[in-house]
Amino acid sequence: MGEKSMAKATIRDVAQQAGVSQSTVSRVLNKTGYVSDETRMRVQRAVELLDYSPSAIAVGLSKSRSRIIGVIVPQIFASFFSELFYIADRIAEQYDYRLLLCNSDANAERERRLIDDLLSYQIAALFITPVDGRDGNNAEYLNSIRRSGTPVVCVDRELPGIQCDGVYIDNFGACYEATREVLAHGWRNIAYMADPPVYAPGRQRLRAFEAACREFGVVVPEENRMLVPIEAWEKRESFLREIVSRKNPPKAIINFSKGWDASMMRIIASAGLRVPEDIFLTGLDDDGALQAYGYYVNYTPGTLVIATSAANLLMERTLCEGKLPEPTRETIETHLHSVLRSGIELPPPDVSPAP
Amino acid sequence: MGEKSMAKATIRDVAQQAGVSQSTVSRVLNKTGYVSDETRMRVQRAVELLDYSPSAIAVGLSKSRSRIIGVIVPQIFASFFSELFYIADRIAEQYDYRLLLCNSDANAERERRLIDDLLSYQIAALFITPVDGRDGNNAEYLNSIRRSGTPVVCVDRELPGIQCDGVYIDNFGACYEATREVLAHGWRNIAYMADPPVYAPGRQRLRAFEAACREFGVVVPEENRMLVPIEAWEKRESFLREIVSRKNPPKAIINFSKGWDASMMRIIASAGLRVPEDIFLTGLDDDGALQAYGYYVNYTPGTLVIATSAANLLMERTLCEGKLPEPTRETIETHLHSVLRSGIELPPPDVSPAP
DNA sequence: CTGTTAGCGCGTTCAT
DNA sequence: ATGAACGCGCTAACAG
Repeated sequence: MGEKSMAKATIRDVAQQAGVSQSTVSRVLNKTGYVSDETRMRVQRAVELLDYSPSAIAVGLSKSRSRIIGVIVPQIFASFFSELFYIADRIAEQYDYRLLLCNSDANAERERRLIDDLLSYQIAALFITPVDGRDGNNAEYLNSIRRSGTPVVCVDRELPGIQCDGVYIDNFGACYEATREVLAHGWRNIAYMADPPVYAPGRQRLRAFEAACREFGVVVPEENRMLVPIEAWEKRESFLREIVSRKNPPKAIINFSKGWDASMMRIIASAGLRVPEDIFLTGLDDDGALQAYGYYVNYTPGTLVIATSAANLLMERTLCEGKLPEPTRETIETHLHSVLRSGIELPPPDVSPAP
Repeated sequence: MGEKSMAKATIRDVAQQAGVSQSTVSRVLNKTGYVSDETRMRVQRAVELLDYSPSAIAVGLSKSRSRIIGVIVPQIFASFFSELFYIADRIAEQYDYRLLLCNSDANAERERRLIDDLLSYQIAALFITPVDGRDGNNAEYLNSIRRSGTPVVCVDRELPGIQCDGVYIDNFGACYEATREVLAHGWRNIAYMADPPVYAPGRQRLRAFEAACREFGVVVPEENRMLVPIEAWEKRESFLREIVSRKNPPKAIINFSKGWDASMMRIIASAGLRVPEDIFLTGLDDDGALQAYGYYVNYTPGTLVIATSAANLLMERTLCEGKLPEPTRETIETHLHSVLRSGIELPPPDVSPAP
């Protein structure tokens, strides 16, 4: 390509080169309005000659809408979110949209600032796994954004009072099934780890856990429970260290704190215990490496399904051009997905001390 | 806040509200030029009253530079890249920059398109783990971008002929040390998996592997080697399935294909073999879950170090305002980092069949 | 079918 | 110290 070290060509240069007006160039580029075949040719040749490509930022300003979709997740390095992002990117790309990614660090106030910032980019839509912590949430703010015409699609975490499109998983079903599985095997000396029941997901999970326990007539004592939010990893760690160092450690751990399984494995291993021979684990994470070790996963059908569903909804709304339909709410079914290393033997049932 | 459902306030609204001109408002907002204390106050109050925040996109157009940094990685879901991104984001954020993330899928042509697209956003800088595959690379293009004034910082993969800032790891050192570790233990029936030696990293790794082998007088036969690029996961899988199903499978696998370890674990496990009791693994990945299973890692000091270093360099260049210094090249030292599950016994040495 | 004109929201001279 | 005017690059409404 005969590129000189000149500055980037603008639409004006193209117009000049082709001997037409800017609007004509704009017309052929955007395929809007009628243009004679001959002029079209001339313009196209000028475009190639000058290696012209429009300034996304100028287009954005002019149309008061960019082709950027804002994405906010708690932390991108959690595998669920990075996979979610990847899939969303692949889909958005087909429509020529780009994703501007931010980490909220599970902090509502921070999230709020990020939203504001994204808005200043005239984003075409907002794709978010909203924070719902002790410092509140931005449900109302998100609602107002949607009302003002910017599509908002929530994933994985349903805020109370939210009135935006959303794709969620069946927390109750997943946790209920997982707990039953453990109890049905006969284990009684078990531990439970999860988010606190102050917000929707934690509440649903705890309800599910207790429902299953009740069904089996089992009571898990306080010292075998740890209900802390995601951020409190230190508490989780020390709790886990404590229980695995007991003379009679739990035979099974039910863990509904997402993104924490890998660390658990490490801690358990460093205590000289094996999974699942010494301690059986069950949870919501969907990690390939964990699966290799007889780990029960019931987040199936997994990230791919929820991500695809959410991303498609996102694009649907993004392409809506103003008239947003009523908010949709989809819940992805979950199914117990057990993976067991072949040849491994599950530890025998036990009897828990009466509470 | 007394928000009405009015459209977003512009700088003009603020000016009107404060009874001054737009330029004055601009001055107080950007702290540029003199403004009397009194006018400043009035403007600030108007800003708060109207809940004004500048349009990032308009600022970008007007200054011909946005506060967006383009980021291109092969695939964000590989843990190395998602951690890298997270850290870069945390640092960039301190300077009020946002990251626009793209996945190149290890495809050079695709990467080229992504670069073009990012450029159309007038990005302040480009942060990239460039592709270097059989379909070529964009070294020259990246160089030209840097020359034209946009900072380019490469991470983890050094392109031949690249003349941009870069932060890389010591591939030779890491692989040499890992191979020696295995051979020193006495294993001889071993397998080797890595990228093909057609590009720099693959070449360095193979050289390191062979240097160590030579040192121990060991020759690894063809049927125990699989040198294919990252994308060729099918070949890798079938190769692995084949070797683990042999009557006499390798005692150790040296794997220098990044991001593939977790899958390996799964395949090996599904063949009824255990790690490391039956097969010992060593590689470059830094995965917490893997570490729990007696897995040797020598990518230490790990993602955090390389990411921090790279991100700081990135911001330094981003804030350069035009005059870019000569390209810098930094290589992060690597150290063998072995993690072994306590109480586990390594498989005994063996003697490989003479080639 | 095509050119002219007027913004989009803001930074930046250049006067005053 | 402040305002008027122009331009960033492009789209859209209005004429012809």
